[in-house]
Amino acid sequence: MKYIDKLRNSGLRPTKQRLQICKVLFDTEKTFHFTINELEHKIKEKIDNKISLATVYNTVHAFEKKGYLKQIPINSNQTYFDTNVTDHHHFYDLNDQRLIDLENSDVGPINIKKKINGKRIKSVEVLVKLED
Amino acid sequence: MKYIDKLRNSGLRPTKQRLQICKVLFDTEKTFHFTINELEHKIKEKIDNKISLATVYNTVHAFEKKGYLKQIPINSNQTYFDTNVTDHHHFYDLNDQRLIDLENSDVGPINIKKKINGKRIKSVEVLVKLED
DNA sequence: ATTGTTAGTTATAATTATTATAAACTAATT
DNA sequence: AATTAGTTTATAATAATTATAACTAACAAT
Repeated sequence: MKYIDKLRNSGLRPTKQRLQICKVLFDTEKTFHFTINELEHKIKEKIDNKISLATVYNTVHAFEKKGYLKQIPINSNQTYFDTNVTDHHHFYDLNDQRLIDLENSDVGPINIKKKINGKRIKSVEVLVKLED
Repeated sequence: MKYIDKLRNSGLRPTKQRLQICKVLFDTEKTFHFTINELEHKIKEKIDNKISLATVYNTVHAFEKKGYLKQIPINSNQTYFDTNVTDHHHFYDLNDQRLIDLENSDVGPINIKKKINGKRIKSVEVLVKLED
């Protein structure tokens, strides 16, 4: 019942749908990237009942707000999310339209020298575009 | 007639619309960021005749393909472009939804240690998210 | 200059991801 | 058990982008 506690602790009611989506997102060996579309298909494969598309959107956004998911900054017609919420970066293969993780250690420290008054850095993300 | 040559040299016919869009995009002191929407308004202000929205899309994409514009990788409902096509990075102010240039010298060298077989690096872009 | 060909422009329709709405439902609280 | 506040759901609305097809302009060759 780890997801029940996880949700309760962040002020989200542990509904049947959210728990099922948790299983699809977080009961995996490896973290992964997805679009809402892809997640919907994965849910259909793994779950018997139907979950409304609106609920998938709502849940993904709720989880993102709570820090259980991260949006990946990339220009695509669809929004990409990542179940890996640790500080890391991405390759984006322009030919295959595929995202590949880049560990922090694969990039080395990034030192942002410029400061903006009254603002603090929330995240530093590197996108490395690849081509053949 | 610098834009006529520029377009001809890259295999694009120097049409009236493209030349006018060139003026709006490149006849400026500083480089800038824009969405198609914002560009449309800028064109309306500066140009007497009307340019169709489809043409604005077509032209921006043609210029991007030729390397005269760059897409900025960011998650937004609208696609952001940059007239600064040199290698550089961005702050994104989450509160004001504003993009700010980060010169390469403000970030320092980025060393990508991981290699992907058969692929070469086309670009390395850093997005620094800011909040209050 | 005129003509034929190709590329570009245009208005509009189609597409598609995402968000809004409002009713029905469910989990937590009294 | 009744109340409430939060969630889910189907569906409609929105909005950015792309496709279509008719028209027009640029260019090359005569």
